[in-house]
Amino acid sequence: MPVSSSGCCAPISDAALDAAGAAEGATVFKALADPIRLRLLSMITSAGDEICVCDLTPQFDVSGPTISHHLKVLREAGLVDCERRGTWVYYWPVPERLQWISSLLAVPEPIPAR
Amino acid sequence: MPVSSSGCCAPISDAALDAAGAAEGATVFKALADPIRLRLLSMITSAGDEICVCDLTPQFDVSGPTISHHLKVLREAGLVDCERRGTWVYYWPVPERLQWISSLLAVPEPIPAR
DNA sequence: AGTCAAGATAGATATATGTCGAAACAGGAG
DNA sequence: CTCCTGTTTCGACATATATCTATCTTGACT
Repeated sequence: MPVSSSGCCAPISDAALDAAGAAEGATVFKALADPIRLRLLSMITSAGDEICVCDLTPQFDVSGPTISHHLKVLREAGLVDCERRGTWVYYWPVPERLQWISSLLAVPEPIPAR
Repeated sequence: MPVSSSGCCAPISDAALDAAGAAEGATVFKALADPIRLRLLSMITSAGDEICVCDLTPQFDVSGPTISHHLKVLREAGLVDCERRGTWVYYWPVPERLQWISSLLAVPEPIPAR
């Protein structure tokens, strides 16, 4: 039964994310927290290896600059990378980054169900 | 070489997330897009099975209502659930939801590295 | 009842974010 | 060199979000 003033039951596990890790994780999740960016990322990851911006933009109802802005957010989060080849710019995913952010969502032990 | 006006190379894969799925995914990622909420979730998932709010609040430099607000966001995103027992309120994770959101981050095919 | 403590809710405010149009930049074609 | 197209950057604005203080609700205990 909980009695102390500073805590009523089990202490915080050391397995919990520290403040620094949480800050970095939050910035990456922030990049994913928009429907357009999520679809952009999905299109980029489901393309064979890379995809042209000119194939992404027409899929949305927003202006070109807005798509460019969202791609920049994904790029700055380290989730995708890009390269200009001639007139067009191509984007591809960064799998290691995707795996890392995905790992933050793992539940340590299989919880029995409740 | 890209030539058409509507697309310059490969078409969008059918594997890409549709607008509806992206909208729901984005709301969940939005819940994760804050350092405090990420730490809260981490503490909740790394506790054995559940954890008391009174053990969460003192870990942060923000006020009680702010923690309460963040917990509500996590709850409404379906990531955690809670129950009041006497004076205290206990939170636990919803593993199925965590797995679902994690699955949105999976890269369809192993990309050869670039 | 009356009191106290744990959490949640409400209302206010400052900051962050998504969106646009206009303008700048980069490269290819005439 | 000059024009045209694809993409990014810039500035502005409307909306959303994080945080606070104050208040309310719930339950325990005297």
